[in-house]
Amino acid sequence: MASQTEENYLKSLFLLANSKGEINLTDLSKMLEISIPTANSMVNKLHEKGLLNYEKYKPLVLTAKGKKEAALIIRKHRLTEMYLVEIMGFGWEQVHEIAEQIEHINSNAFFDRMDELLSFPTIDPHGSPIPDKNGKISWKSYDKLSECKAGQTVKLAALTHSSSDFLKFLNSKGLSLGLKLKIHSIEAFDKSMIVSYHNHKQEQFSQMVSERLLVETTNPNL
Amino acid sequence: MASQTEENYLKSLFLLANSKGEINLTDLSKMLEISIPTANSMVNKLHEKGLLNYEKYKPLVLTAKGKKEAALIIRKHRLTEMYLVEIMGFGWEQVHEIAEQIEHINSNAFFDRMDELLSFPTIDPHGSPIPDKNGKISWKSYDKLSECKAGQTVKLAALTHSSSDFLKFLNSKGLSLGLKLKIHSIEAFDKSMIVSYHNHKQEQFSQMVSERLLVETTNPNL
DNA sequence: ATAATATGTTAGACGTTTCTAACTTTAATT
DNA sequence: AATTAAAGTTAGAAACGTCTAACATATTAT
Repeated sequence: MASQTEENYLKSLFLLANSKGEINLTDLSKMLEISIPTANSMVNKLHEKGLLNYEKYKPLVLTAKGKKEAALIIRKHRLTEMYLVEIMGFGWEQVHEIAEQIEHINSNAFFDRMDELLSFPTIDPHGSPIPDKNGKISWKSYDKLSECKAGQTVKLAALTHSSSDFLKFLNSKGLSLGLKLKIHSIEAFDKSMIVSYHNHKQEQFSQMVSERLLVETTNPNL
Repeated sequence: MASQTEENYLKSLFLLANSKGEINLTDLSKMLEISIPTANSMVNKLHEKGLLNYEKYKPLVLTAKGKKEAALIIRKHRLTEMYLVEIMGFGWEQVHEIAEQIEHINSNAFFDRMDELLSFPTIDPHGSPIPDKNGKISWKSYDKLSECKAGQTVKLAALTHSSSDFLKFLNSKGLSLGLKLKIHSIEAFDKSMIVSYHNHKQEQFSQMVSERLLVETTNPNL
């Protein structure tokens, strides 16, 4: 059994590996808000436990075992977020802090029941995939809205960042997953986009925003 | 903020105080399954924090502040148990271990939402009172079934012990809270009772069982 | 290629929570 | 009342997760 602390390290290592190429101690210590020596000593511990491949001064790479453990914690986190939104009625901007704690609960029955009550969801409220019980993730490849062209109509599918502030901003713009967005024009200078959707005839999204929105482009062959 | 460990000590102290007169270190260490010196050092810590009145070799008594903190943890535990049974569909014998972990979650919103979804329950699945948000408990006085007389009809209202084994036993006998029990006879020698209820025409409860069942006696003046 | 900068490691310490062993105080028994 | 037994205390140690300070290695830039 990994301690709660170890679980947080594994989770961070997993998430970092999926958003950057190579992970180093500095990244890890920043993500966990701990000092570099503390990260270093835990990295040695995870290495001894067979959860992490590690050599001095080399990048950090989870072993298959470490990846699986990490994915199962992320599974609990994302299932919890979905449960909090879908069953308990929380907003998507409220659930991270609670899920951050509940992910460490040790009870298969508890998470299995959530899964069942949610009809076995595959994504969380922010569009991130929920690993299955074996720790496998089925990655979908979305495009960043910022990389789409004027004239396209796309569906908002996921977010690259889910800070509470960003989510509140999206709420204020009436945005939610599944919405169809039509891109009217893109300003060449700052890449800002004029977009319409649902009850919003004309909204301007800065590049800061459009980079954080992941969309599905309707298959043009259909 | 009390640590998770401190919370467990407070909870045990509170529960012991409500089932025994004076609490000593030995009781506490047994309940928490820790050594006496460990209990001793935590007791000193709680005393320094103003949560416990304590003098060497004297009984352990929670301060008002300690009592309130303890009651609020018990509130979270019992709300969780009720939530797990009523909303998630767990059996009353399954919920203790999960609630034991969830009671340490730090999120008023989370427990407030549970409370709301349960329509502000006052008892948990085992009939124990749920402290209110100020840590106040409204005690109801029930009678032990073992102290009732032959011929009485009573309503099963709560349990004095909620071990998983006892709860499974009650399940096997088709017993649940709210059931009306009719006491047919009591064997003088071993105090065993012959009782009928719902689909059960004749069940024999040993004293071991009848002592653990709390009942409401219908007011004979009505 | 050397110096400057960034990154990583080691050593030593501290607070928590736990333990066992040795000792003291209080309570119970005879 | 004296002895025995039960309960409580103190001292010292260990694991965990954290820190800062000092030092070592790699990387980057001039």
